[in-house]
Amino acid sequence: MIATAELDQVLTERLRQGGHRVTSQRLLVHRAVCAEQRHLTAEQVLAGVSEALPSISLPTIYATLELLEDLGLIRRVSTGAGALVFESRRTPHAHAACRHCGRIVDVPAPSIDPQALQGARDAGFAPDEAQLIVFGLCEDCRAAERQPVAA
Amino acid sequence: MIATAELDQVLTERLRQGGHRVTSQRLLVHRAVCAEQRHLTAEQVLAGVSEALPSISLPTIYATLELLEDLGLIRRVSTGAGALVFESRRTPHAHAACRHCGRIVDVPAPSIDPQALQGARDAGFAPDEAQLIVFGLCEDCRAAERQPVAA
DNA sequence: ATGACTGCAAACTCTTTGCACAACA
DNA sequence: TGTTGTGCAAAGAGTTTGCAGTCAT
Repeated sequence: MIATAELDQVLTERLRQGGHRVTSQRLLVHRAVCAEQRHLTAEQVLAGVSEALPSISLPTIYATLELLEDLGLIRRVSTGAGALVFESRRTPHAHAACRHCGRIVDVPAPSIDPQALQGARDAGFAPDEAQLIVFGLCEDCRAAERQPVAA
Repeated sequence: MIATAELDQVLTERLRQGGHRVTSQRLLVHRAVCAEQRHLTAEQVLAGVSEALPSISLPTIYATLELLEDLGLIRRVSTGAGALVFESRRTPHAHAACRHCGRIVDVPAPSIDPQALQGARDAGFAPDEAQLIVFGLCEDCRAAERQPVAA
């Protein structure tokens, strides 16, 4: 866990570097995403930040998350089902996503496959990040499938 | 490229195994996705199939794509921007996605990282597939950024 | 014959956009 | 003071749902 003051300082620096303004909305959204170990949807970020800043709006959340992503501070993950989720850019890791309930968990992963990165370069891309998602059924959903309609 | 007759036969077999009915919509959607080397959105599949079956509808396309995915015949890819895309389940490969224009290209990739798979199992998941997406700017978008507003 | 599948229309969720006010620099 | 950023409302894209008629089995 990183101290709030430190988070704010990092963000302030990056914002100024890019010619962006430092606002309480940006500080709070950044804190909210980085404080959580989980992945948060935009709605969840809104809920978290609303406690401290009740007037904040969802479009601002989205705009801020996009900015933080551009600054390289957070990462966006899409499993293809349900809403996008956002997380702080910690150590590289993969995700496991449940096909049935959509649950997402972190999974330790060594690093990005160098062959895939090179392949992207060969295709003319300038890769700046990669995401690996493992799909399957989580424990709970497998149990539920074995005993359908427990009632 | 696989012959249409062979595609139809494989699908027919799988449908019967699962107690599903064999319909022309299903055969045509399957052919459309497998015939293309590209990734297709639901709209693009609709456009392709509409030539042969003008009455087919988008909800049927979605339902059919979901069924084909459940049968393990096709795969769904989500980059988090724009529509979902679908592709036939060919040899394992990764994708490169352009952050700016959303273009997706195939990238050869050896296999799924075994450590990530094991990590998913450790988390209680029963993994059945994985997808690796490399994000970055494609060649065209990099060129466009270097010469903004060519006019 | 009968139950699954389809097509239509509409609803729904998530995300983005346009514009007037507020607030950082 | 001059923009950039925010909040509101509304629109937009993509996907899903409900239902009546159709078709595979």
